[in-house]
Amino acid sequence: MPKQVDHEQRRNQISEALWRIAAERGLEAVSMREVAAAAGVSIGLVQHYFASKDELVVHATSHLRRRLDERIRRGVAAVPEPVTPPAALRALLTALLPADPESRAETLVGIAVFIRALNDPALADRYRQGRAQLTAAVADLLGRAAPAAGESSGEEAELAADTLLALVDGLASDLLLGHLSPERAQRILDRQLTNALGR
Amino acid sequence: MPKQVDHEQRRNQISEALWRIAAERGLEAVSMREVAAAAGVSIGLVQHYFASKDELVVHATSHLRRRLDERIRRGVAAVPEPVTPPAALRALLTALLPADPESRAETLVGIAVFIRALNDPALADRYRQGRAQLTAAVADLLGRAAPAAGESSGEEAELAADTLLALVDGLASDLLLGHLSPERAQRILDRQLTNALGR
DNA sequence: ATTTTTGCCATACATTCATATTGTAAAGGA
DNA sequence: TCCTTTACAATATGAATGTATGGCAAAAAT
Repeated sequence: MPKQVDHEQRRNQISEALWRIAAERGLEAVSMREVAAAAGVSIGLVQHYFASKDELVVHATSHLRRRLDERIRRGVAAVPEPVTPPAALRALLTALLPADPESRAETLVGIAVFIRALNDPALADRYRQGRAQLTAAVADLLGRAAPAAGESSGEEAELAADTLLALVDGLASDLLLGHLSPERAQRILDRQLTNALGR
Repeated sequence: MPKQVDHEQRRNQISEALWRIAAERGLEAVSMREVAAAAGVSIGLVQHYFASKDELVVHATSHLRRRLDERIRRGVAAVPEPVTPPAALRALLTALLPADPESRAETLVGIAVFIRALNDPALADRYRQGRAQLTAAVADLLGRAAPAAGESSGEEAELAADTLLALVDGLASDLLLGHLSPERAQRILDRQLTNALGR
């Protein structure tokens, strides 16, 4: 056989070309041809690695999610010692806000995919799963930050986690739209955080 | 001339057909043909009332925004006497959450349009404008609910308004996705509200 | 050395798209 | 009565779409 190629790497490369198009001109502008052109390959190659456009979109979303996980991990890892739960929590949530052009593009594509998920039960399932995962992580950090006061503090932490994540979602939209500046969004988040951490 | 037709009504009727498609299968599935079929009219008729697809989409979004305003007005009007600022505020924000299938569809289309706005400066402008309008309304209600404490309480109210609206945005997404139940979303909103109203 | 398999390309195909064009019947004004 | 205007329909046009097909060169397997 020729060249001996890393399939997953090729797929990632094509998926990232899809993002570029989706970020610049929306998911609607995504076509096999456009993706191939953006990736600098032939349309036949794209077909070779993805049997259908649907398969391509599915892979691109999975890849997107992996990238988000990385971003979060990097953000948390960048917290200076000692890594207290509140600091880690702040880093996690901040990583969800689109700051640089790259994360902005990723968030943008994420929302576009979210819409598609709303009309695609399988995609929606994966989305909910990832969301629940995030909620659990945030709730865990909250629990460790503000040690169990009251009776059902787990219940409490989950509620606070859903609140924070919903807020971050909304902030992300406002950032993309340009309604809020990054500084203002961060300020809102920080304020809510100190609030959630029981003063 | 024939029939003597109310143009605006016809346009609304066509726009609503567009919503149905966008809500069921995404904005990508929206085509002149599909819209015409969904509205039960000929494609020529659609062309008669909208010179281009773009014009149709623009009108559909304006119409959508009008409907949202109505929903808010109805929600606030339904508040039992006496209409205190906190009660009005709660009604306003609650009206932004997708509850019934109709508002769910409208919210869904709203998000789809939001995405398009991110790649369409003119649309984005209109979006930001509407958003600022909402912020102002919320900030005003906040100001009247918790009378001017501290120095720059206007600044304060704006920050709280942006917080609340971002939260509601995120809650709406979670509702559409099915991550949160309507009751839970309302509970989160109420909690944040009592919090914002100075305790 | 021959045969398979693999990576990739070029092109073809049928469909769908937004839009342009042309036609027609109904209803007003003259 | 005639003539213009309006509401709407039918069909045409050319571009863009997803996918199928056939081929070809390179490398592994035999």
